[in-house]
Amino acid sequence: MGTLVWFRSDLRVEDNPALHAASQRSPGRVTGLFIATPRQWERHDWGEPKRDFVRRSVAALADELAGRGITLRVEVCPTFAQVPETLVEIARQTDSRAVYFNRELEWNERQRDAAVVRKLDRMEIESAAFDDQTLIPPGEIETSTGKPYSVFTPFFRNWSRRLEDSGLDLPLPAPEAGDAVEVPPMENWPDSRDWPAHRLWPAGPHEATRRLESFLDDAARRYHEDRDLPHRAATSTLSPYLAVGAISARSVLWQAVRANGGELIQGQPGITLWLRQLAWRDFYRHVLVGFPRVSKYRAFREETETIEWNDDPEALEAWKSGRTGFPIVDASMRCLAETGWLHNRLRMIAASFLTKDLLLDWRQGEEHFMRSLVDADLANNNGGWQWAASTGTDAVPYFRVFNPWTQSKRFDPKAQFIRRFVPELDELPNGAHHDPKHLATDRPATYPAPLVDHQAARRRAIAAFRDR
DNA sequence: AGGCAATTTGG
DNA sequence: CAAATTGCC
Repeated sequence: MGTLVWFRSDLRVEDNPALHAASQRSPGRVTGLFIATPRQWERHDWGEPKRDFVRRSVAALADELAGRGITLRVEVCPTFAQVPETLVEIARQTDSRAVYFNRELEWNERQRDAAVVRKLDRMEIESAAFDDQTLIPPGEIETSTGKPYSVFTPFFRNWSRRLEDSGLDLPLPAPEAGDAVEVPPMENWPDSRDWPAHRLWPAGPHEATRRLESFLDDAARRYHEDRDLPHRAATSTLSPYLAVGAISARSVLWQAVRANGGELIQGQPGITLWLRQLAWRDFYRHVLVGFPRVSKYRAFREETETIEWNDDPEALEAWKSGRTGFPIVDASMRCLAETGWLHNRLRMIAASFLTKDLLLDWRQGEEHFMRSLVDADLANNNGGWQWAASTGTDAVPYFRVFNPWTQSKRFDPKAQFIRRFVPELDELPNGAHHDPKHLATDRPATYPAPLVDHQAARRRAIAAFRDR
């Protein structure tokens, strides 16, 4: 009897637990399925970059599967509500008596999967769910009082000890090559036009592996020194690939540990620090499962729900379009719009500016990032925003307000990043891009004056948090 | 994964 | 008197 593998954010054949198990159970009788849910994606603020990247990643997956004799069916449901019915129908059409999938962790996704499993049970179709989203599944590590961690450092200690003690699992092999099948055209996909920046982000597992290997061969050795300098290519740029599951976190960990002489928390300082970022990814996923309110437009720190945010659509629009008059913020926001991606240091600066300097609700920033990022991922994006806004787990204390001028001077001293994305400031001398006094007297007419005075805005933000 | 300014330190 | 340290937001 056949087995249906339902792909979601695990768009790969290597190290895919559900696909691997299905291939063991039903050799030669596996069918793949991906269900596009355009109205659900809209509700989840998936923008064009993310939707385009998923479409191309699904196409790459279909090719990979076809070479292994597995057909990938692509279906469309408006929302998750129609998914159980569709799954049962496809299982019937493909003569599949079981549906295998890798768990997703977001609230709506978990509700959807529970409804799917109930429906499959009623129809006497077997189902099996596998852990794939994290290196240690949520719930498997907890504080000494049995609660999910809400502070990163103790989480990291436990997480790394667990991984070191258990040893790393070898990534699972892809199903063996079989008689190739034809790849059906994805004619029913909801969007057809290409996102303008799609060439910056080739989809598929080969590109993911290429980025990982080239990073580990080179930039990873300097990661601890260069990672905060956005004009250097110091980071892996793997985030979009991890978000859609074009590569698994296990494979990434495996290769990074190997490049680090087998060490997880010792060895080369660059790789070690980078491995810590994988722990942040697990941490925010554990938080999402342990504290579902964070994904329901609620703050982790409930006392911050009474903060009186500004209602200022014009300031929000200036921030989104990169016209705040703060060069580092504007360069960041234009980079995000043009490329679908932003260096993490710049995400922090842009987020601190929105929530503290403009005192705008972090949810407005979170939504804009989700809509703009090619790596859009609820757990990481929400975690990052609530960190910057001081509303989250292990967040920056409210009185720690980034000074955008200082951040700019420290991390883009020669304005190489700023000049690239704010060309009207290209001619300014070094130093001027971080100096409000200089900009006040010597600023091109086309570039806006600063939206706020940082010192005054800082005092206002601290007062708003203190007096909530 | 801060910033700021008062205070102390050290040449 | 500049640099490091401290206390506070």
